[in-house]
Amino acid sequence: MLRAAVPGAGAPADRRRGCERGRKRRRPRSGGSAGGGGAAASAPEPSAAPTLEAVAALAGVSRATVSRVVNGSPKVKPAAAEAVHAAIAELGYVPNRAARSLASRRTQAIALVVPESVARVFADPFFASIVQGVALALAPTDYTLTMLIESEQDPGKTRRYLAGGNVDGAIVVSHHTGDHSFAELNRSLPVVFGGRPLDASAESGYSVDVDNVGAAADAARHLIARGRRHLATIAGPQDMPPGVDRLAGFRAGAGAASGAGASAAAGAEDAGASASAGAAGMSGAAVLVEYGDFSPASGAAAMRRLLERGEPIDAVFTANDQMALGACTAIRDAGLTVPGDIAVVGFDDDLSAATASPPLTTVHQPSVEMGAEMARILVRLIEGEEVPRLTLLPTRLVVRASS
Amino acid sequence: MLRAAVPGAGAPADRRRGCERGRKRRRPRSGGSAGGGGAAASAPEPSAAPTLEAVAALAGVSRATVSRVVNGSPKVKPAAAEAVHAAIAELGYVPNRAARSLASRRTQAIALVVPESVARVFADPFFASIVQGVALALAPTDYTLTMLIESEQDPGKTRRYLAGGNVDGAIVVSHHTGDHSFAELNRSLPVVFGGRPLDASAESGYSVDVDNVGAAADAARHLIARGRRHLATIAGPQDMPPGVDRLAGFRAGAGAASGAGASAAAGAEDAGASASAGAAGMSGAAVLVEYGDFSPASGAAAMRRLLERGEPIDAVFTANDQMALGACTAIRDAGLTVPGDIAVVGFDDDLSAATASPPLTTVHQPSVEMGAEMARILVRLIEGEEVPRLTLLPTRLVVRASS
DNA sequence: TTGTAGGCGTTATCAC
DNA sequence: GTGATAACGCCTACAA
Repeated sequence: MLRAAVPGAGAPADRRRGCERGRKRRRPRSGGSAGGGGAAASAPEPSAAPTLEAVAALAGVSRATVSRVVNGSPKVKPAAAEAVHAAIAELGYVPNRAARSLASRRTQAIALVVPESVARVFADPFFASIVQGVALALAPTDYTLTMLIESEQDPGKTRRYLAGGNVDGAIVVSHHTGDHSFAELNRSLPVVFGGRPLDASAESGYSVDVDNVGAAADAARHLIARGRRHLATIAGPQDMPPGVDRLAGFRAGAGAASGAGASAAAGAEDAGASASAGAAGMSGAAVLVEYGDFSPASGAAAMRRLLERGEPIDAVFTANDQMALGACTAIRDAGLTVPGDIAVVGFDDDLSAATASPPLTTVHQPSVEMGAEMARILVRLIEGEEVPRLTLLPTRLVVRASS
Repeated sequence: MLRAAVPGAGAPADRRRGCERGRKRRRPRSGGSAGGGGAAASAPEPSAAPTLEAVAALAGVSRATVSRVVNGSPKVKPAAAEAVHAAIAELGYVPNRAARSLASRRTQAIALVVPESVARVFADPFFASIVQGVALALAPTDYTLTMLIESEQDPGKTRRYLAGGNVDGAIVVSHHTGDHSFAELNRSLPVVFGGRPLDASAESGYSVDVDNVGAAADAARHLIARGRRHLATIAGPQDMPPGVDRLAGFRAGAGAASGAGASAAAGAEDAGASASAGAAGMSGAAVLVEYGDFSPASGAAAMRRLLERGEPIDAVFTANDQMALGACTAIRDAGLTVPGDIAVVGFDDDLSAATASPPLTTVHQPSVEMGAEMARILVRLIEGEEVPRLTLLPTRLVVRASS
């Protein structure tokens, strides 16, 4: 008479034969301490979480039915469902994820992969926002978020983990770069990348990005609308999509706006010819270009190079805010003012943009939204829906005092 | 003769009887599409990850042995281990986490819990660093990091998840507050909190924090060493441990330093009497106190109130950097200079501190290290080790131009 | 040291 | 609709 309410309700009394899989409970797992008494133990045996079977017993139905109710199957008589729900509530039952995964071959887990190099960069706000967005979007779903830092020691570890069927899909954030070394994964697992892949080879997976080109063009138009005529830009590395796109967009915006609009500032420099760092200006009205590596120091250096060219400059667009900050410093060091002599527009709208002095006009990236969108897309992908290969999110020019 | 290399090597030919658990493969899971041919299918059946059994077959040993090797059991003959490793490598075997958890009753997963309110605050750099630290510390271990955002809609969800045995332990980060609403969890799961609990009730769990008191005292001593004699402070909310501790520490530091050192700036105001926002200074040499809520705006407002008191002030310590920024603004608005007229020292060393103008002298918190330490402590807790209830990490005063 | 076998908690396939 | 029951892939006491 021990074990009240354990066997399935109306279960046929004896089903032994061969396997005899009835509850037999092994459980003397926590080995150690011989002898019967027990002053030695430490943990008070957390009264083991109730299982689906316990719920079934209490509700007077079979495990199968409980499972159906838990998974929202439509084919369950209301009365039964009712009883099951009651039992679940009474017992505080919560399904065991491991068992569920094992049986269903789906983990309900999504991995967020980030290269260690990015993780080390102290608190990259852009990355933090992405994580936030992903987490927030996943919160209301049944998916769980597993953060994976790709170790540099053992690069294969992450790959193995992902390929090992431990998650249903993955989101890969490679800083602002086009590092899609995980592209291969795409064959064994749904993967969504943050940022446009550098090699636009069609089948390189799914990605979410902002419209860098359009945004940079907006920046150019804004400067021109503000009366600036001598545009310059501090571009990012040309082996990263954002670096390439923002430069191209800025040039396009400068060309189009000036053409359709006022007078000066003609078309952009020839793109091909200026693909190296030291590119000299070709015509007076061209957009002057220098390159940086997204760091404040590189921004300052690039600005100094621009000023040394001796050509007139009354506005500079930088590929990110950090370089804009450096540029501002260089401008002031040269005895000029922002935005009096030179207007400055950055990109990212990171934390320092608003509090910089002067507060920076910049292109705001919806980073949280990007994370959320990546999550949504991945979920749809996992559930077999059709989704676009590339999703572009809109940016917004935030006008502050620097322009 | 089909199925080469599937049955265990020297396995007794026929073990059927009763259960007959030999590989029978169910697997016609992906229902649908009748008919034999197949132009309808989409996914190419990812060639299912190899199982432990496959490894066993290839290595010519039993599953048990493979398991032992995988789990690093010492009792395995080198030769066997060798064979197993080779097989693992050849097959690219990676253990199935779900199955492992189910069988071993350990998930090898750690949850990082963060209240939605914190997650919404846009990219809190402090929080981001914590996550980073946790992730980096966990990377080399076999633990997986599961990010849990506590939904405000359904607060029970997270709790249920945690109590449901889906993780081996949890790390709770409640911003800088003393919100330990998860304290109860402590009974069913190892939990480590970030930040000192407000109620110092002994048994409230494990936590990692910085020495706010000592750090604030350092700040006071620094100011005094710099020749400042009229100290003021903008404290944080007194219902948050950091708010309380930084105020107490600053007072202590000011008192001790001035006592042992030079002349002016006597002991601190009476702590009890000044626990409300408008606390008026009591004696000329006391530390002037105003309160803010950690936002820049509140810092500016508090600074204005301090200035309006009409008492001499040549230095102000704020409970965080954001308020320091606000204070600087207020100081300049009053026609005074930083640090010329008033030196300013913040707390946190957040991203904006270094780039502020003037760059802010502030107390650096090892936030990444805090995250890492929390992770390490939790792992030790999970593995049954003895660990201190409270771990205090050292801070460091970063002297920049504002003081 | 190694193999055997039963069970971990769910899901899913079939009959009823 | 509902209930048996065989996996899911791995771990581990126990036997050898």
